[in-house]
Amino acid sequence: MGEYRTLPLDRLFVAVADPTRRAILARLSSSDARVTDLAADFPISLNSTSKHIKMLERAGLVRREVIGRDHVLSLNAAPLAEAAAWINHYKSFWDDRLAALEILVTKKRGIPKGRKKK
Amino acid sequence: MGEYRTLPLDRLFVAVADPTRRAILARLSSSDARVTDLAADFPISLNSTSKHIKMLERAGLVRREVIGRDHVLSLNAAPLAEAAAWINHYKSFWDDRLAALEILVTKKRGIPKGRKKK
DNA sequence: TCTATATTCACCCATACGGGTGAAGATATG
DNA sequence: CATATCTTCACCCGTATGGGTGAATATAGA
Repeated sequence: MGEYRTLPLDRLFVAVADPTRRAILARLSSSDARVTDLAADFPISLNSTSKHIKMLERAGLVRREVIGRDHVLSLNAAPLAEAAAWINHYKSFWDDRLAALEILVTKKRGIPKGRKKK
Repeated sequence: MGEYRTLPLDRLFVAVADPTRRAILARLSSSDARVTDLAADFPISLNSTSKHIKMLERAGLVRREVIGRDHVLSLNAAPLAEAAAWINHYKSFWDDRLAALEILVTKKRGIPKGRKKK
């Protein structure tokens, strides 16, 4: 059962999990663009481009401003801060210096490394 | 067509895009656990748990050590470093100080924010 | 060897993506 | 007003996910 409701972090990670969408973000980081402009830059149709943009908007990573018949898209990287915060929570587990510190602490307790007898 | 092949970053972001899998990572960050242990902690079946673990392994975030009939899982946060690096690439777009600087610049031009004439 | 437990495998089903095509709505332009 | 351009909407298809159940495999323990 889908017990969990869709969280902002879900939509964010799902959005950036696609290489095309990451490329779109990279493209928008240099300048704003219309849907047509993005479709021209990537080997996908206009419709597919529109769908990708919708997912990026759903994650809050892209903003849209309708000017006449043009939909001008701009990057909004702010939601990435939450993702960075989540990842940062695990930084001590891969950072060399902090990992060494962790080993020191766990060794003090006589526990090999997070291993825990059931 | 699936022009792009699946990149490591794809598998990583897909893996962490699910709240159950993030919860599993959080659980493993405190101590190692077996598949059964994880299944007991979350309201999903053993089989579903096994599948989630497979996706986490595919992303390199979880390591498995078979001890007898037990499969002991441990966290490997190292792949998150690549995700952090990718996100860090966009940090200047949401950082407060740099954002304030951007507002100054755009206000000087009399443009609300990120508006850019084609 | 026999039995209980742990894990995976092979399916099933519903939903969501990613891609496409074609038609319908807006909007600019002659 | 008529036409061309831009964008979205409504479908279609193939694949992948997330959940389940039941059977098969592997190991521990009596």
